[in-house]
Amino acid sequence: MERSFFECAWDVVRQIPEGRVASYGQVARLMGAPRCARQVGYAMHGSPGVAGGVPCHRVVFADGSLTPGFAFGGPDEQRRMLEAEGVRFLPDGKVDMASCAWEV
DNA sequence: CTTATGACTATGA
DNA sequence: TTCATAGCCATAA
Repeated sequence: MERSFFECAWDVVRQIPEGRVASYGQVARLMGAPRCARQVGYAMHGSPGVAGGVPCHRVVFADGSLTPGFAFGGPDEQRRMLEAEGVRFLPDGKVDMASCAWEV
């Protein structure tokens, strides 16, 4: 099994527990590439999806914002998915990373 | 080999 | 506060 950058990113995202969210930079850092947040996002774009074991909906921006435009059916759908897992949201429409940020 | 692109982040106005 | 720009680096062509 070759571990391409993408597959490595998926592996890290796969370790995100339910009810938690991680930023792209966080995932990138865990895979040993703290400067490759963009590549992580690009990896999510090519990810097999939740059915493939990659809960890309748990990956958000460093400030807690959701993916604008490129979500499964809109940021609204992604927000709903996270809420279903127990993730809290702020009035700003961002994830409450203060309590739901993934702790390593 | 080089160029272009991008689901990011940090900084500045 | 929000908006715009620069820097970053892997992948594809």
